[in-house]
Amino acid sequence: MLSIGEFSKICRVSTKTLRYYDEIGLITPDEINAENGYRYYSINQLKRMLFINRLKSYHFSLDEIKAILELEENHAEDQLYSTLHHKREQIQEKLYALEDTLMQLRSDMVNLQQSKSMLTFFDEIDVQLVETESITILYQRQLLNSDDYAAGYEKYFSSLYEQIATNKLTLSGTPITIYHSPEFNPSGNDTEFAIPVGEPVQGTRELTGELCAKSTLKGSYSMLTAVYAKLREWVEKEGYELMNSPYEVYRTDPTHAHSPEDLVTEVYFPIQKIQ
Amino acid sequence: MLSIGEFSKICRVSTKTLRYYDEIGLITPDEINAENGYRYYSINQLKRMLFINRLKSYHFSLDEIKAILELEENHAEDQLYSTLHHKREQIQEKLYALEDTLMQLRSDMVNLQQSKSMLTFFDEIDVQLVETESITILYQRQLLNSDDYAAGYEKYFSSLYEQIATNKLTLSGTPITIYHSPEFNPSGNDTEFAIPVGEPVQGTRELTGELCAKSTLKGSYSMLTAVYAKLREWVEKEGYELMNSPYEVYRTDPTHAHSPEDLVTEVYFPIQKIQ
DNA sequence: CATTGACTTTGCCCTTAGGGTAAGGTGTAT
DNA sequence: ATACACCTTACCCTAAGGGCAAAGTCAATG
Repeated sequence: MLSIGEFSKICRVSTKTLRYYDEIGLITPDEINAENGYRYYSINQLKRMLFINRLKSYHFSLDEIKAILELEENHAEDQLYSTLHHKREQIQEKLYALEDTLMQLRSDMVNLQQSKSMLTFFDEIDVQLVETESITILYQRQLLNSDDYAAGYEKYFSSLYEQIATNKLTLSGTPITIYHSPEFNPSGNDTEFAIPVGEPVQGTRELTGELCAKSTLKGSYSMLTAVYAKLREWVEKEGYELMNSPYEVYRTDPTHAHSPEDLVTEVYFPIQKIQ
Repeated sequence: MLSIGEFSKICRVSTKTLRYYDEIGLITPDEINAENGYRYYSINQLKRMLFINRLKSYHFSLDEIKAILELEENHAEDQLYSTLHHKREQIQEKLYALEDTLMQLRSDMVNLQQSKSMLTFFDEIDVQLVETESITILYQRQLLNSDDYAAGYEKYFSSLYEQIATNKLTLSGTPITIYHSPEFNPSGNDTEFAIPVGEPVQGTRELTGELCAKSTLKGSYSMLTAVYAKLREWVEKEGYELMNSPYEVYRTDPTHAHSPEDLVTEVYFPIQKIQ
């Protein structure tokens, strides 16, 4: 039997952590002295602790680890496998995101070296006044939170494409999302996914043509908020007001993994002069 | 002037977050109505908010962001640049770590598919009983916390190498670290960095030859804790006890960036039969 | 046997970056 | 005037422990 200090030393885990894990039931000492409450771990618990550490290194939360340990005990190998598979994809995504971040950081540093401001890109966003044409769109409107945006896009757009295929509609444009939420809310935004079609059938509506402020974004979506801000600023400065929900038109298909620099997105703000 | 809701909508930042940022002084509304406490943001604050969001995307903490914003106001461009540079290196490291994690995860999944346990590697660690020879080591003993291990290794070993060069000592082995801390402690461990040399001069000591349990680890250091655990287990099962601080001998130079699979590390536990 | 110092226990507060909810006060459009 | 959307502060919650304090306990030494 090993005292908590010895066990801590062997596993390279602090005693504080061991007490915490005991508290949440992740790994409880094989024996607890009833008189003084001293914790004693058996040498066999080493493996469990190592396993926990390994899972931690895979960025599982302690709750997840607890669940996995139960899977292990029940010899549910395939569930374990699929859990790992899922986590692997998450890590892969994190990795891509990090690479993207790194690219942007680099480009900001280049700007800075040329003694431009880091916010140069903001001033370089171009706003145009355009008059859009009415189009017919097949749509699906949904409340969705910011976490499943990426997943949501895929899901809803593919559902729409499916409808188009089964109903033999004519595709007449690239995907659009319309943001109806009046305020950004992390727990859920009222979002409409739409695809322009040729035929006004059930499930479609008119996206009416109107006066719009329009910006075109070339590159990663991380700049989108800047584009929105720019448009707002422009609208205010030019004496217009927003009349309708803003929307985005994806000129390049975001579901097909182009490299982010190739993405082209148009942002429209339906506006009107203030009297 | 924009109400908090409008500003929130434009920046895609929740009102909650805006109030929090106001509280910690990151971005305070240009105007606060004295009667009702309503916050009003000017359109010019948009840029600051965008900048904050950008820095957040670079994984700066809010405290760091606050400092950076002050740098910006003082036009300390070069300090800003070096801050970004530092963060870039951190992200780069994170990225490498994530890649390593991914590799390990993949290898665990392969094991699992061959219906081996994920802890197979633990059982496959080989322990040998060896009698070491006494050697003379040039050493430096330090308390250092787990975060600067990597940095510490480089620093202390290069300092030792420097001593060897200036004093014209004979190099007679590969680097060694000796772990004196009786317990793993996240805030600091008593670690000795050493390099075997030919001459017993000032700053050297004898690493006495003795009976040791020894394991050789081929591959990434993330397995080290498992090796330690294995050795402990072996020592206990075979009826030995640890007599002295364990140490690691780096057969391949860790400072030169080999790919992790090429690393070879020997771990020694000085032991003695229990009477 | 007594003492010392190392070890262990519990308990409480602190961390990041906000989210959730409640209770109550405002603003504006009908 | 009323309804409803919007705003305010206040309080509690998160994950994974770290830090510190007060008090009890163990093993080795004198």
